[in-house]
Formats: sequence, structure tokens, C-alpha cells
Amino acid sequence: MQSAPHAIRLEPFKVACANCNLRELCLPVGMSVTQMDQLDAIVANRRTVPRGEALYRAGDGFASLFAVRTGFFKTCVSSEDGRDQVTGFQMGGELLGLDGIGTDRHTCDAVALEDANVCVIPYHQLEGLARELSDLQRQFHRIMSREIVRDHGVMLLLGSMRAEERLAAFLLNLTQRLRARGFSGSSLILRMTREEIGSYLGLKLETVSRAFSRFQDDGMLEVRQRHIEILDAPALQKLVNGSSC
Amino acid sequence: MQSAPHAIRLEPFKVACANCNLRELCLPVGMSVTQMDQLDAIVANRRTVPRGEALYRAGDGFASLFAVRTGFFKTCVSSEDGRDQVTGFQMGGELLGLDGIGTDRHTCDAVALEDANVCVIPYHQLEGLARELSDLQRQFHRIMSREIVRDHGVMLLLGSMRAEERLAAFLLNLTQRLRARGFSGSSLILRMTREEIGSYLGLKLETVSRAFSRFQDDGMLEVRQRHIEILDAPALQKLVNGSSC
DNA sequence: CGCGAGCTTGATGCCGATCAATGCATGTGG
DNA sequence: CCACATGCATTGATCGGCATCAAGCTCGCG
Repeated sequence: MQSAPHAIRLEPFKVACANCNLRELCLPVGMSVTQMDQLDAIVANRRTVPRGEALYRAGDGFASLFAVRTGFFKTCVSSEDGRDQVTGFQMGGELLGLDGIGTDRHTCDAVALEDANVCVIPYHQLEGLARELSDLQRQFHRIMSREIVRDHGVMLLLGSMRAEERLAAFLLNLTQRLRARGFSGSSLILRMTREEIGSYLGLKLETVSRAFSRFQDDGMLEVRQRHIEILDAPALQKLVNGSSC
Repeated sequence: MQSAPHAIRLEPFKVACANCNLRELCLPVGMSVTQMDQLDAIVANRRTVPRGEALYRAGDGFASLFAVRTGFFKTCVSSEDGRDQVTGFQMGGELLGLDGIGTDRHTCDAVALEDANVCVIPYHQLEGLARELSDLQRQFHRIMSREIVRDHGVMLLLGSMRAEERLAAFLLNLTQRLRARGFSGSSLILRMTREEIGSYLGLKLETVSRAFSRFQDDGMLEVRQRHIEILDAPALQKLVNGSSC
């Protein structure tokens, strides 16, 4: 999310899982080098996705999962009548496509918010390998389970938090994930618009903008367009939790 | 019956997966009889949960998944400051406990809304068996994926629907699942309170009650306490979708 | 430079929360 | 059996937070 993606558009050579700096956040967690080599053997392909384009769309046939190597994605579902809901933002090391396993079709769109590069993981082969490597199986199950738990957290947010609490929770979640990837966590550049944030949080873009302004007035943030400086993380944290009354 | 030493209220006899009337909605989907026998071997235990009691609670260690045989559950997460969110309602054939895989601890409470009976599926053994039986592996992955997709649908509901639309969607979802289990689908008894429905839908109980009343006034439902008669399902469906304007 | 996408800010209105009273079913003990 | 308590549901009155509508503003870019 932080780096300038325009230096190299296409990886000319393959980076093995064992050499990938995201391996501690991705599928290979807990695997030995020889196991990673086996995983590498099925993750033969890369794919670049230019900013604004879809990695897949709802209705597309499902064949592979994708691991984000560089770049930033959003996933969104939409109902018949055109209502739209962003269901998540994905960064390096996170898996995309889990929604497709259940019905062999994708049920949401995955759109790159900046030029991106993903590892293509043919699902059928992954299943086969997971039957041989219990470490891989375990990690895969953990990732799915954590996605479910994350979704439950979003439900809590959407069902019972107020606008500013939602935005605070969102920012803290983002910074935490960035910190896990070696970024500062107090200074970040949003890859998504106010409208996309609003869709994720169940708010209108004006409300998101107002909340940003209010946080700035209260000295918790410095906001310059999409560049956010977190000045008082504990205050944000307090908003998310015990702010009532 | 298993000679369980600590058997408080165990089923007097075991019903094999192959004979269970829920097998087409549960883990054994797509498995042969001999495969189901192998599954039976690890699903040796049953557990009864009286109404109002928890099958597990957030923070409990995770060891097993549970398949609902009879009865009705809710799952709910809560934040530090006591906010509470119902994340789902589970009925016969549905799995409980998937949230625990990611961290080896449960992250939500599962509470029986009526006296219930569940199959205990030791997770470690399930993993082992899934490595042998690709059909089991596939179905397990499908169930997890569908849970993720379901959660995305709830996010859409919470993020972008209005009160009556949410309740309509909720009722239609319930009736559809009941129909899949051989019930009429037009007449149902709610197992949960207005408050629990409200928590699930991100509404207050008064709002839920008012929406029920309004549906009744409009001739779409007949509401007598928890007994609901669906008089005009298409009208409900229309509310969920293209009601805008 | 002028255009347009995205962002900010203000004014107003509505949906659902909140507060409060009543109704209704079930259960308990006198 | 009734009196009473309790939990849940309904309904009304009022209030507040966020949506909506409507201008401007900022910045990148052709």
C-alpha cells in the first residue's frame, strides 16, 4: 500500500514462496522449505491487475485463489437492485477468491485499487497438496476461519457502532495490518475513495468526510486528502471501545 | 450408545450419518456410504444443550466443531464495552464452531434458543480424515466458503438496507432454510426474541416490532407473538429487491 | 488554463433510536 | 384459584444522527 508501484510493472522472474517477504502472512505460514517448494510448484503463475480493473467478478467461474503480492484490492458484493457493498480491502499476503469455493462461481468482484500483482493458486491443485501437507491444510483452514471471524467483526461494527466509531475502528485495523507489513502505522495513504470507505462502513461519503474533519479538529488525525497522519491512536482506540457517554 | 463415563444426557442410541435425515445438508454431502462410516467413526459423541445455555463461549478453547441435529442456536460476538451482535442463527444440519479454527479459541458464543442436540466433531480428527477423503475435504471447504458468502450478504443487509427490507430479507432467508428441511415455509414459529432479531439486523427491538406490525397491516404477514404466517411472500421479496422509489 | 473526479462543508429532513406506558402470556406462591 | 411477578411484545411521543440535497473547493491532468 505504501510503496510506489510504478517502478516495475511486471515481475520478470518468479519469486519463490521461500524467498517472498510476505510468506509469514500468507499461505506458507508454518511450512518447511521443502514444503514451500511443493507449494511453489503449483503456484506457477503470476498475474498483474492494473488499477481499476477486476481480478474477477461476481458470476465468473471459480478455478483459483489469489494471493496479493503487491497492490491493494477491494471486494464488493451487489444485490439485484444495484445496491453495492464493499466487503473488504486486501493487501499483501492476503488471499482473494475464497468466496468462490462454495458454488464454483465467484460471488463478489475483486477490484485493484492500485496496480497489483497476485500469485495464482489453482484451487484443485491446492486441495490435492493440502491432503499431503497437513501444515498447509492447517494454515488454509486458519485463513478461512479468520476471514469468518473478521466478517463477524464487521457485522458488529455495522450493527452497533456509530459513524465515528466505525471510522476509528477502520483506521486502527488498517494501521495494524500495515504495521504487520513493516510500515510505520502512524502515517498512511488511503488507496480508496471516501465513497468506498463509506460503502465498507455502511455510511455515506459525506459522513465519512465529516468524521475525518472532526477527528482532525479534535487533534487525533491530520488529514490531507488521502494522506492520513495518526496523531493520537489511543484516542481512536478509546472511541472504538468505551466511549459510551 | 458409547460408554461415556461423564454421560450426563447422551443420546441413548447413535444415529449414523448414513441414516441421518440431515445428511444432505451437512458434512456428508457427496460422500459414499463407506466414507460416511469413516466419518461416523470420529463423530462418536453427541451433546445436548438445554435452552438458554451455551454450547461454547468466546474465549473457550477450540477442539471440536458441532453439527446441529435438533434445536436452534444463535451465535453472538461482543466487544469489550459490552456491545453485542448476533452473527447468525443455526438450525439442523448447520455447523457451529468454525470461528475457533483460526486461533484455537472460540471468538463468539453459541447459545441454544431451544433444547438442542449436536454431533461433536473432533476437529483434529476431521482434519486427518479430510486428508484421506477428498469428498469430505471438498464439502468442508464449501461449507466454510458459504459461511463467508453468507456473512457478506449480512454485511450488504446491514450496510445498505432499511429496517423493513432487513426484516423481509431475514424472514425469507428463514423460510427458505426451513423449506430445505421439509417445513412448509409459509408458517413458522420464531425461536428468537424481537431483541435477538434486532441485534442480528442492526435494529432495536421496537423497530422490529413496528416492522412486523406494518407487514401485518399491509396484509403480508399474520403475526401472533412468535407465530408468523406468510401471506404474501412475493411482496416481501419485492421489498428486498427493487422497492426503491 | 479549464475540466472533472473526488473531497469538504452547510442546510434540511427523515428514519430509526430512545423513553415511556400498556398489553399479554407464563409461571409461582399464598 | 387468584394475586402478583416476570419476561416479552406492542404502541405512542419525542429526539438525534445520519442521509440527502446543494454549493464550493482542491488537485491532477489533458
